[in-house]
Amino acid sequence: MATTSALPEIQMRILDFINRYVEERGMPPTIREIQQGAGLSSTSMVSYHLRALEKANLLSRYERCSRGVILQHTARPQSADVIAVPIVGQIVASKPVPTPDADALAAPDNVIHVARSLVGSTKGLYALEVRGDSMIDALINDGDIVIMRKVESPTDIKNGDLAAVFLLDRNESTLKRVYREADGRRLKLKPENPTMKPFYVDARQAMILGRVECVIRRVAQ
Amino acid sequence: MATTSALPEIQMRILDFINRYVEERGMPPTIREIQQGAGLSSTSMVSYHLRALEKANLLSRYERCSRGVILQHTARPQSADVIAVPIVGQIVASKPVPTPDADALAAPDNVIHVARSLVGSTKGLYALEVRGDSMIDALINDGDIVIMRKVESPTDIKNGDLAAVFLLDRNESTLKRVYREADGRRLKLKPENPTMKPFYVDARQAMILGRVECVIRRVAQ
DNA sequence: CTTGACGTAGAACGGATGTTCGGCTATCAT
DNA sequence: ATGATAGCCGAACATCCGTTCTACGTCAAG
Repeated sequence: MATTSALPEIQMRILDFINRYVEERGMPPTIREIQQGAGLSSTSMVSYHLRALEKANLLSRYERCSRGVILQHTARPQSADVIAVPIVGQIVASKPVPTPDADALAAPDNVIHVARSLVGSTKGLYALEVRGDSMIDALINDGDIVIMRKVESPTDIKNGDLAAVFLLDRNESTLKRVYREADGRRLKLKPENPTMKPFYVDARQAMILGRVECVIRRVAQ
Repeated sequence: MATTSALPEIQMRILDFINRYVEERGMPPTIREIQQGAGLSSTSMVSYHLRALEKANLLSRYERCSRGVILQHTARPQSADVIAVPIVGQIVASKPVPTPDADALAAPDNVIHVARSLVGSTKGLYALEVRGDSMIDALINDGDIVIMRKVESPTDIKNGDLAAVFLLDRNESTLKRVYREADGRRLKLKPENPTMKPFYVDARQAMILGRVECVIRRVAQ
């Protein structure tokens, strides 16, 4: 039967590694690269399993040929794509963090491209440019790009998420890790900088405006 | 000029041969196969023209890598704008920043995908994962991914570049902006955190190990 | 003519690479 | 027990391969 004999886990790994390698580098790997990448202990093991995989018709080989391992199926459903995230505004401490409205998303005159693998779903994604040094305590620099995901309801934010928070009483925006206290009346806001102490705010005085998914800093050159 | 200079006929043949070869065999040819297939008289000729083609941005090469000739338009058929950067190690303060050797690049079991628009050329790119809080003063957190570019010679680093520096006298690694003093004997190292003062080191006591191109922080979710 | 840039040849070097072989362990039917 | 089979490991080997170096030739600019 064709399908019954389960492929040994190690051979799965080999197949998977070759797949990834070809995808990423545009050419097949060498025996030794397979050895390392798939966690084999010696090249003879690779030879051994490659023979088995060839017999199982899962790949073909050019004998005595470097990088002569060709996968039988070139199919590669995983879409490693680029997402264009609109930069809808800037974060400054003194104003609420902008959230994207229809207009902003409709006319993204400025976008940042990120690999889909970095952010997963595109749903509700937008980006903000940080202005000023006010986010230093979140280890975010002037000029950094923060990739955010829209928060529809407060429950979208889980304990420990890094979120953009506007503090009504102080009239300032900040990026902090958010933890709900047990009584639900206070929020603990924890700076990213581990040398700084967390502090507490009244939950009604804090507006959570979005979750931070990713920070990207392009170093000036 | 970009478009005007006509490609020498021989380089056309090389390109054409590589195209056909990849099409038919599913992997790039070796230098010697190109030599025969495109009718070159020696391997050094192939080397020579390949260099020219690479400069013309018509193909890219993995150096010292068998069959390491990748046509630019074949390289990533679906995701031409995503680059897979191998994560070759970790930065810790107490050790020199790793630089990619052949082995590390050969086994990219761990990569980070970035949009090409973020980093420009792929040449010499590699990534490191930051371990520990030692890079806090460069506004880089535990777990951040730093995308680096290999430094072949110290002159690759220009004043103001953010670089990975290993301080021999203190036996520690750090990320700082590097400025050469006029007399060439000292380096000014400037932390990213604007609240911190720059300091000076003997140029001979500082090994520059790579330039930081980009910092990526995936916020835990 | 000289010079320098460009293209060409041939050969050699050092490292990478696929292959093979002897030996090892464990499982299992004989 | 015994042998067979499958899986595994390490080392060695002959070859392959990318690179580099020297030398030669051509041709246009100075």
